[in-house]
Amino acid sequence: MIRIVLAEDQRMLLGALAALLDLEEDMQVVGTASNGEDAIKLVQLHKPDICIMDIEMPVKSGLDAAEELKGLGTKIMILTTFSRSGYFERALKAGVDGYLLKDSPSEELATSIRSIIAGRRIYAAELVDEAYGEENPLTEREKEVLVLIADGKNTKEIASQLYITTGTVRNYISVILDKLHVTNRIEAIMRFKEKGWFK
Amino acid sequence: MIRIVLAEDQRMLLGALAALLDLEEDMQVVGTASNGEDAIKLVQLHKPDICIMDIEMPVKSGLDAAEELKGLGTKIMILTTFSRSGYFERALKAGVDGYLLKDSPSEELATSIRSIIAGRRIYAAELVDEAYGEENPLTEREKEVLVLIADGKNTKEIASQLYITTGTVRNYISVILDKLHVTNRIEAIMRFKEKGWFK
DNA sequence: TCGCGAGTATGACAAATGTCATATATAAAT
DNA sequence: ATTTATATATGACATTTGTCATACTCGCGA
Repeated sequence: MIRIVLAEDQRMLLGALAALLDLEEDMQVVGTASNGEDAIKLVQLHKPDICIMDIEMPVKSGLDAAEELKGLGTKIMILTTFSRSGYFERALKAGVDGYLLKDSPSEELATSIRSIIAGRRIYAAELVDEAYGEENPLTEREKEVLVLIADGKNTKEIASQLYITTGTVRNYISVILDKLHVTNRIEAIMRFKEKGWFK
Repeated sequence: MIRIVLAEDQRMLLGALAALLDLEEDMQVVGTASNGEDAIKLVQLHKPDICIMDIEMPVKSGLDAAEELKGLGTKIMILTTFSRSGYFERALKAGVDGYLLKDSPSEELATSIRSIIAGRRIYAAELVDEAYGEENPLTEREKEVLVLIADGKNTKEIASQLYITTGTVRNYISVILDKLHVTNRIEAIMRFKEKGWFK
């Protein structure tokens, strides 16, 4: 019997997935969580065979949780909407055993789980292709600036928050626009988001 | 027996919900679609008791589909992530019989379906409160401009696309910022999105 | 230790953005 | 018929944003 812990912040999906997996006679959902923090506790408590996690969850993200749970016997599988390569790379580094997209047909879930339990690693094909495709070209400081821009802050606010001059901030932005091949702040935010480079 | 058509573009959720509902002895999923167009066809074909739809789907949105399906005997229930009041208001106008959030626990789904079949209307409580809370204060023209801004376009591009001068575009933006109580384009986009006023 | 590249920082300058006063058209209210 | 309100449109002006040349530091390899 494959013992499973599920972590997913969208309650409807959480419940529906639990129902779906419980239908399989070789599987049993032993715990469900709706944030990364609770997921960690449940895994430590129940020592399931596998933990299936979303990425974007409150309190602690699925990737954070995956990194913390590395080393325990429990296999980790990420189940998320995002085909952002940034997330996928980080998941690989965290040593997750599977990465499936919520766009995949539901039948694939049980199949993938069995494969992972059998020792294989399952990654959504769409991701493997584009994976190490593009590195985030921004430096730490530049990222810091872009995050503040995306937060709606203007140059002056950013400058005072980072204790640098407005000239410097504007220069960083200029470099950011250049590196991302765009021409204004709004496009920079769009591009950075679509690449999955935020956070 | 309650006959159900499901429409949801996220395959995993679509399959899981079907499994969940098929577990109820008084319910039967007679068709599933992953876009609004197919959902309409399935409803016309099967004449189910109720059709449960997501909003953001390819080809045709759930709200578009709901508007087209008005009048047929089939009850319509929206099941979506978005608690945006804009969506909710449009759904009410389309005469949907239920509006549930994906954040709600999965048990509520079957319960809500039975209530709707019994003739009641079920709306997520969170929404009813904030519903007619705020009207979108922008005029058509202003919305048009803001959509282009959110698309990353600059003043000159917007001006030439709308056949007005850059001065006019900048004035619209100034009015938009004022109406939304923000001070730059990026904040305007954020605010408009969080209110669910796009589209 | 010299040079090279990368990251950080600045200010001068040019271009884009935001503000404001103003004008016209149109529809509703008096 | 006249006032009032609203949407649309424009240009002058001030501020903010984006570009570019430049400078300093640090670590790395020659």
